[in-house]
Amino acid sequence: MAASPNFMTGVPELLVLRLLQDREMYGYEIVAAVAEATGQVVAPKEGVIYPLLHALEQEGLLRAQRRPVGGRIRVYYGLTSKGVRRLFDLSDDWSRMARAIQHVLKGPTHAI
Amino acid sequence: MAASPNFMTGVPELLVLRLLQDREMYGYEIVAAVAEATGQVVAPKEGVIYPLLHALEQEGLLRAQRRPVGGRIRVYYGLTSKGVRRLFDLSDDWSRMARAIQHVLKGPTHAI
DNA sequence: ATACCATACCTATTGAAAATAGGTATGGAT
DNA sequence: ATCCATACCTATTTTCAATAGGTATGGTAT
Repeated sequence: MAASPNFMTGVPELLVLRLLQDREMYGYEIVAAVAEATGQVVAPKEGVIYPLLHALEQEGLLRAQRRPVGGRIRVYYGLTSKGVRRLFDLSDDWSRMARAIQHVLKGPTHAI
Repeated sequence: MAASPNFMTGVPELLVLRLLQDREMYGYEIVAAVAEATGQVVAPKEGVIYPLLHALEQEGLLRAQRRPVGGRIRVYYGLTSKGVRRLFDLSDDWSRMARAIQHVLKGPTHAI
């Protein structure tokens, strides 16, 4: 039903890139890690994360590596240098945006 | 071309409601006010603002009032009490989200 | 042994919302 | 008389999160 709820656009991408900056992770792990890291405030399901990972890999921001672990296959993702640059850009965008909005919200209730 | 760029979803609505909390404004004025208030960081054009105003009015969050000013007609919008409640809800949502993301971004680069 | 749940991957469809790119009309300034 | 700023509007496109599935394996409980 709900499509892109408030303030979510671009957030999964930003968080995934940020978490992968710390260490390589596989998809199923990322789903849990995003939710954990944000205290469940942001908790995109697999239907969001997997297509995102594929898109980011296609864009050359992530590098995928299939590793058999305990008879199962996990696809580990790591940041490319291009991915690092995108992370910085997105972080900057987000910071500017957040500061601007914060400013308006806290601004005087008595107009300009 | 671009559809819903990063972090913008719900932002025009939040900012419009916030600005109208201070005083009644008309559409064309709001377009400029949003850009001004955010230092051009967020600057939705008329194609975003007008449909948004109509949707918010339809939802009962805004009350519209047509006023002839200098031979021209301006449509002034004001917050309803329902609109005020929505503003509070959205502000809360945004704050929680912003705090969570900030936390992840600033978090240790050495993983969990 | 068998049923069941967690793990681990995947995709097609839907819905919402911003951006683009227009269009109409009036008033004032050059 | 022309042109720009004001002031309203809408149809179409594009993107992306969300929903709601589906497949397969390993381990645990009955």
